[in-house]
Amino acid sequence: MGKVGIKDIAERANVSTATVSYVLNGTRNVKPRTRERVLKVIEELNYTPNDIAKSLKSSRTNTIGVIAEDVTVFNVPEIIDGINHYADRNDMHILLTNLRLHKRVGHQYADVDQYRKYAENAVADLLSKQVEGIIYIGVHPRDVTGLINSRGKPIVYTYCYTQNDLSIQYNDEQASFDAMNYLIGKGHRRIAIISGRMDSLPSRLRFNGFYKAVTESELPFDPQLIKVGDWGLQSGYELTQQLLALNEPPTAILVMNDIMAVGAMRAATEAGVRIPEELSLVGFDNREFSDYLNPRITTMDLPLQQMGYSSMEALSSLIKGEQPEGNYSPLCTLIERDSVASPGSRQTPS
Amino acid sequence: MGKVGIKDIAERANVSTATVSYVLNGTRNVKPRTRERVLKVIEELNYTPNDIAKSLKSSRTNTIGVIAEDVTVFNVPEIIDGINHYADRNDMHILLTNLRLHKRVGHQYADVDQYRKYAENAVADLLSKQVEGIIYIGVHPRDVTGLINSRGKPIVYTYCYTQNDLSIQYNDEQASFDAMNYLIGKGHRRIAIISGRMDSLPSRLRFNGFYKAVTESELPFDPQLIKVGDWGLQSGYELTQQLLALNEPPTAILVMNDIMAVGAMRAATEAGVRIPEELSLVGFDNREFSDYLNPRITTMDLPLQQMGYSSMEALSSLIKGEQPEGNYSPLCTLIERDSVASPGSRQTPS
DNA sequence: CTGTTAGCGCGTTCAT
DNA sequence: ATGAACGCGCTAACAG
Repeated sequence: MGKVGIKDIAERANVSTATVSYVLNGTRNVKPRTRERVLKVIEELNYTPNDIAKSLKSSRTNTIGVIAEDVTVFNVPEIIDGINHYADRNDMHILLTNLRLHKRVGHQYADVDQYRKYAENAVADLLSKQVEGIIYIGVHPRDVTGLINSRGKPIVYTYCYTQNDLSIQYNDEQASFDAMNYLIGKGHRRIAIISGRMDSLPSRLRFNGFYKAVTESELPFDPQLIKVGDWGLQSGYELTQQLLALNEPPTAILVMNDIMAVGAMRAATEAGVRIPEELSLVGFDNREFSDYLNPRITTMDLPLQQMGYSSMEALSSLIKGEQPEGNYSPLCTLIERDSVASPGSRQTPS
Repeated sequence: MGKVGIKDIAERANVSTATVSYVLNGTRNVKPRTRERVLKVIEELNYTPNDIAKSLKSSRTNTIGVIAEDVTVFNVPEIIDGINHYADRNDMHILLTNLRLHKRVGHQYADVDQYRKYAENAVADLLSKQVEGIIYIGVHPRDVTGLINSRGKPIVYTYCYTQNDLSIQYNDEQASFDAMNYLIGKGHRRIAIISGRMDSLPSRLRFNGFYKAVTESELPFDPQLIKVGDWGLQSGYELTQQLLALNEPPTAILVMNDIMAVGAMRAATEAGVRIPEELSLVGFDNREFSDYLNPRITTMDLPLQQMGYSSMEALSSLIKGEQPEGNYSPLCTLIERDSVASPGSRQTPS
């Protein structure tokens, strides 16, 4: 049972290979009788088409390359899932490359030169494999201009961006603006913010949203309510302690990720400040664990699936030579859980 | 700038395409002078090899197919990471297919017929693409015999198994045995267990480990200490309440996943039972959140990375026609954190 | 309209 | 170091 090919079929069915090809692809009319005969032989011989040979001639592979900086980072699987969803519907295939950035260079991803070589290799391999386009998934939104030269092949970035190419990134500013308005709608006016590191774009954009909400709703602007963390649990913990020690502490805190929110919860608990009765908390990222904490954290969910899907949509347009169009800045969604209440409220009547 | 091919190089360097090929692959000696000339032209023309054409002739693609039942399930990314690690070192490539099982059929994965069609399509596509082997990653360890016909291509299963093919699965029994001995070493003798659903193999294997430890250490065997949950938070919560209501409650509980352990913690907290002073808890899975809870959960870490890596090792052997050998039942590792103490201990001296 | 013949795509490799 | 056949399926040109 050596590989059965189109010519084996042809022979056994007493037709030419051309006819078999026409039957297989419906490229031309074939008399029903012959057609049936061919199909039967295909069945009998258990023929499996060889896309490699096909691709060589057609110079189409229906395959795109996905380069993920690190698949083990929480946001990546959902993005890949979105990519797969589109790929599935459009009969495309995914060649996955995992740069394993965290395992290789730790969190030093700010220094592009540390891993340029990995990225270049990945692209070279993918191009050799004749992918029709590339999607690059970052580990953290940042400018990766100059990291990759896709040699004219279409490329779309997501969860990061470049100055020259298309990138799909959720709307950070709107997200924190929405979160603030939710808090304001609950009656809060002294709202603190614990941001991530300020050298990160999401931090700045989310701060913009915060500031815009403060301004539009004419909240008292108090610099003491602005804290800059480093995304880590400990920083959320310490900064919350500082906020609680203020003469006039905030009634709510917008925390720029769920991990720091855990730290914030811990600080509050230790200080005997009850959440949400005495302090409300909104997190960011909708990490899985935020649903398991006590209280469950109200947080902004990132449209990861959609980012993957949109990336593929855009890439497909690019491959077809069309102008990509669509919503390339999908919105985050607030997940209401149990860490927010109106200020001064009591869940249990006294 | 149309695609530059081997013949463009040949022409520009005044050699035959054969020579270029020999230079490119080092398949044969080429006079250094010619060699240099060819290399220079390759550089100038920015030549990108075409692996498709190469594969057609060599009938080797250096590509394997990975079918994941659902990439968004917590264990999968690490497994894929392990696969990538091996692939990277051995210059292999990954064609990723995501069945998206949870999104398509929910948690009905027990009924294989629900998604046989998806799996079959995936395999057919992969075979057409001429992958040299397949790795199948399940969402939950179970028998998937008959789901897939790989038509003679090597296939390795992980995080699930079949009766006929090789599968890589961590050692469940040993894991719970180890966890028990850890607890016993801390001085516990009344140890309860909250298992997952009993129609799941891991549940049974882990129960075996529990039972073996009870027997070997001659612990009192009390059926009241055996509770069967359903992997969900709520069941961990309720079963722990039952355990705490016993006349003689356990001093420690082995919980078969971290999610139920969260429920257990919650029940203990509400009952005013302090962890770990009055009740010790060991979880399973080392989910990310188990490090963020308070107290942090001591839990068994699954060797996911290694499962991916070993799967690739085994598959590679199979592809080469060798007999695969190696450790195909890697061990779990206990992650000591803060949810276990000796019974009757006090962290704070009274 | 149906079926066949033969050349092609791109790189590899054997015989010269 | 080279010419040419080859891998496998597609498709233009041609024949009946």
